[in-house]
Amino acid sequence: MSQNNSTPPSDFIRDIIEEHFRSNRFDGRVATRFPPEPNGYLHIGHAKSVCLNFGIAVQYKGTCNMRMDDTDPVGETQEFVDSILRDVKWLGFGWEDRLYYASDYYNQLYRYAVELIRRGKAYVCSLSADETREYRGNLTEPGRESPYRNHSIEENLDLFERMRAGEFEEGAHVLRARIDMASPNMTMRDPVMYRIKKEPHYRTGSQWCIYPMYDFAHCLSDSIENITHSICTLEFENNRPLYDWYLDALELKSHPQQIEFARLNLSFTILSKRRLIELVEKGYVGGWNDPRMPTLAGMRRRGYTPEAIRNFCDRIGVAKNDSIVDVALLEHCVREDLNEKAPRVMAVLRPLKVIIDNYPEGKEEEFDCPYHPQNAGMGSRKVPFSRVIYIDREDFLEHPPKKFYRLAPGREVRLRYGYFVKCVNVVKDPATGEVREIHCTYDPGTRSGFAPDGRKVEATIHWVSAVHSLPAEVRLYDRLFQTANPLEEGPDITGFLNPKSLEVLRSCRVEPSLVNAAPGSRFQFERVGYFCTDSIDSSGGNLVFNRTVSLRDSWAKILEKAKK
RNA sequence: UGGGGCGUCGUCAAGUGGUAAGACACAAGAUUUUGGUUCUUGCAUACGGAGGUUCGAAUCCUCCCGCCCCAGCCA
Repeated sequence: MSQNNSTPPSDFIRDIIEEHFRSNRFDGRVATRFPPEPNGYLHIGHAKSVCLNFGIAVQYKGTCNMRMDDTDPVGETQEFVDSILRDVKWLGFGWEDRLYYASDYYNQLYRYAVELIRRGKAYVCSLSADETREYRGNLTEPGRESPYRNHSIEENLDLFERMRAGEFEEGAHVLRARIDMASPNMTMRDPVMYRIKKEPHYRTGSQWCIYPMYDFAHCLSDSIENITHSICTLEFENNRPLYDWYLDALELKSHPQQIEFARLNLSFTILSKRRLIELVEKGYVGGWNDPRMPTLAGMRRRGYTPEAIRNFCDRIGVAKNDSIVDVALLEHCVREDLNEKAPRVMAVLRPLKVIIDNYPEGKEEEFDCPYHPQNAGMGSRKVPFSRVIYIDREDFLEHPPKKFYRLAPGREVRLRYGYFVKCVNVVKDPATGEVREIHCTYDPGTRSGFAPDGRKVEATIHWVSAVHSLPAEVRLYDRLFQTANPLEEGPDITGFLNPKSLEVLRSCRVEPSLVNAAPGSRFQFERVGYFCTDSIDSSGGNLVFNRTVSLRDSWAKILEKAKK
């Protein structure tokens, strides 16, 4: 069983929530939210957050809102919103009618800002961006107060209204919170609340030319939605005092608890949105849904199941340790899920022609092949057999090393679900010495897969009938990066891309049952790996399969050890 | 050299004073018409380090060391 639903997840966040139940801090209510900014696609790191926030809501019979944190018009688009909604649904979570946008709160937020000015807790500052930085001081020296800090409330009200009215150029003024320029916490040194951006917003158009900053908008959005637990990642820990400051300054009754956890890092993978955008924009991958991308769209196209991803998120846990999860765990989770669900099928990726000399020309047979070795309920299909078949080149070696027990001259193996065949001749290209085809004889008495005389065979290999099989393209995907921690390698990660992250095989042959394989359907190619039909490029007349993940391969391990 | 966090097996991660869960990885073996699956077994005298409190400490105290985050009018 791939799901361990017996024990509900437990972690420090759930501990805090349960403590809140005991102290009745939120009247027994649990309301979370998933607040992505629609400026990119969701990736496996977001999945961790989605599973956490929605998972908590389900577990404690609360709610989890979907909210677009769209407070910066630059880079935010409806396309990203659509992709985010699609991906969260695909992962298996729903928000009913609770889809919200920070941009829907712009009026309310503006009123809150005005209220802060009225309370003497915010002011319009006309320092330039550079000056603001200088005035802010640094990690060891306190900042200096802005010369605009003590302007009158009336003056601030007037200026802020004119900022909104579009009377000033970008950068001319900002609205700042009046907190403490000497705070050891940099985020409390009179943070910017609003900046002027004469940039159209994908939802509000040109209605606004001032936009709220994250710290101001986020806590208030949470408060407006009556969120109880505002879960975010570790880098916002420094911002928590500010989160609380805004809510306290406005004396809001709805005051959520911000809780921070460690974001997901995965070995051999990059999960920085900035880097992912770079990979897409510079063309290192085919797009956000390239099967090599750690995006949910990419993983979906690659053949990952939502169940595997959710299970992965449960297993990695939630804590505050800055950690890097081994990508092998993710791969284990898909294999575990697909092992149960994927029908077995035969495909030959690098065909080697095999002629069965003693099998009558023109004769055909059909073998009944079960779709799953441990689950008869998945049924079976007929697989045609004839005199000429293809096997994988990897399954034949003219000069086999010790532990190789597949086909070799003079050796007998079993064809999966079929006869025993024995290699009697090898035909090579006289010029190159490359093996062109091999000849075998079969034992008609072994149709059951066993020899009447009880003799054993060391290996069973997969095959496909030459005339009956279908041509197919197979895309072998591997890890995008060669190094375990690409981020550690400095600013230019593109030099660490794995040149073999994609290998396209165009002369593959697959068994005929795959002729109408539905887009996105998943299979195990026996002895090779898990594959799915490409949801974009595959069709009945042009089959294209993506490798999700290979099978565990102990033979490859033996080979590697031998190398060393 | 300010502030905020974090340090338990190769990688994640339980543990909250009573004598180190689990998973992945790895290793060995069994079963097997996938060198797959499944199963069995092994894998931290030890919890960043040093002191201290205690009958007893990964858990409490002190000091030290290491790593991460913060000086966007990004989120």
